[in-house]
Amino acid sequence: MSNSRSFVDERTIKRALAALRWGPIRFRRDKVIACEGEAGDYMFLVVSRVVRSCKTFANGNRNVVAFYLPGDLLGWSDENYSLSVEAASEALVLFLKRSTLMSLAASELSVAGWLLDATTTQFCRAQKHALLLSLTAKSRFATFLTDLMRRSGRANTIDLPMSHRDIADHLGLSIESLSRTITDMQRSGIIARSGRRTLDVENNHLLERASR
Amino acid sequence: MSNSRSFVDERTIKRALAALRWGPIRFRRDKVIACEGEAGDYMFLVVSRVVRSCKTFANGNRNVVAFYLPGDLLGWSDENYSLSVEAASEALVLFLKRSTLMSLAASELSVAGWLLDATTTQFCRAQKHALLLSLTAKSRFATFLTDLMRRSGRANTIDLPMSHRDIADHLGLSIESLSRTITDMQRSGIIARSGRRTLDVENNHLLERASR
DNA sequence: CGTGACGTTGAATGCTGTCAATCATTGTGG
DNA sequence: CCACAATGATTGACAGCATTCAACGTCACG
Repeated sequence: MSNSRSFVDERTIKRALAALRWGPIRFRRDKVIACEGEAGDYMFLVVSRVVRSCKTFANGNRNVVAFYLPGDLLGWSDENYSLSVEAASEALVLFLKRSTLMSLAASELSVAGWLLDATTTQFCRAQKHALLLSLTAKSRFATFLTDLMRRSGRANTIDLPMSHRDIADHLGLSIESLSRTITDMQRSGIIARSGRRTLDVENNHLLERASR
Repeated sequence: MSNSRSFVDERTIKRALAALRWGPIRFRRDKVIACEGEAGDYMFLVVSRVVRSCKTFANGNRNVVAFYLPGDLLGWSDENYSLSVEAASEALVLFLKRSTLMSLAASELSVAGWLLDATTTQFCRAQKHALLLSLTAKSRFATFLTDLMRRSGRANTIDLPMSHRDIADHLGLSIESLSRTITDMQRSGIIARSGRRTLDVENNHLLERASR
């Protein structure tokens, strides 16, 4: 889904990242990688599993703004000023010093292009997520599933790497509503549960119809 | 609210933009600037008033993903592949050919930095908008007001440049709910109407409290 | 085997949407 | 200049979807 701008050179980027990286560091589930309101000197490149960025409100409500899969870069300045970054499952994360990365971008065009690509992709993703939030519970979850399948490169089996709690907070639902939705889609023959955290898509066509 | 990266040079950018720009063109209210599903060869720089990007669903529902004020750049590749760009009020828009802009970014670091700034800002804005959508109607509108005041540089008087319809579709509410919310906040002494499309903030403290 | 975290299910409440009627404003044409 | 239509906004009644509260079931782990 990358925009593949002409001036993005993979090798140069990898070489550059190798120079300024710190880690990768392994985080246990629910461990905080960067706290809400922190300075934000670092950006994070997900290496394995899943990272979430979320906001917790005064009343205890939580909101998972986005999930980040391997290859995703996060921690854009004001982003992690207001959001906390946490491991949604066991996760490996690479730390990149922001200032170094930015000055590198100022001299290496390929790095600048890579950053632009990353922000653009995530901007579009955030907009789609906003669109998702005005759909029904069923449509939200169906869309979430298709998105996750596409991003993780799976075809029919989805190993949910995050908890129901996380998914519910991401889709703007209560865990009960999410649970009911899943049961409902199961009864409709759209999906089936094959493991504790594993879903099988039984009918791709129905799933697509449900996401509207 | 810009990130003011060191390599962003205003003069260079303005000079560069002057070379590749087309327009500015004036659009009447509700006129389509770029249609959903179009190729998207151009990006758009808002010069005056307001532009909206929105998605219309098969059932007739519409969703205003974002409003763009003067100085905002929009039309990031896959963004306007799925969204249409329209004038939310009388608007002046500058057209920038994407390919030219991108190759310019590949040679002019200041342009690349400017683009990165713009995407980052809008990415954060989109995330905040997603957060907004899981609040109550009152909180959504209160947040919208404070945001609009900050972005347009106003203190206590807000001249809503877009229709209630647009605002409702942006906040994920029906026009009726929006209307009720406004009346409610008026009765609470938070805001007052001074004109058909003008609101006065009577109590800033209450407004801030309402946005949670 | 008990404990705790997580998920499921049911009943009741509540916020928002829908439908419908009314009012206000703007614009149009005679 | 006024009557009229058209659009947009307001208000009320009612329905619906999701939340909340609560109880129960299930699984992992000590």
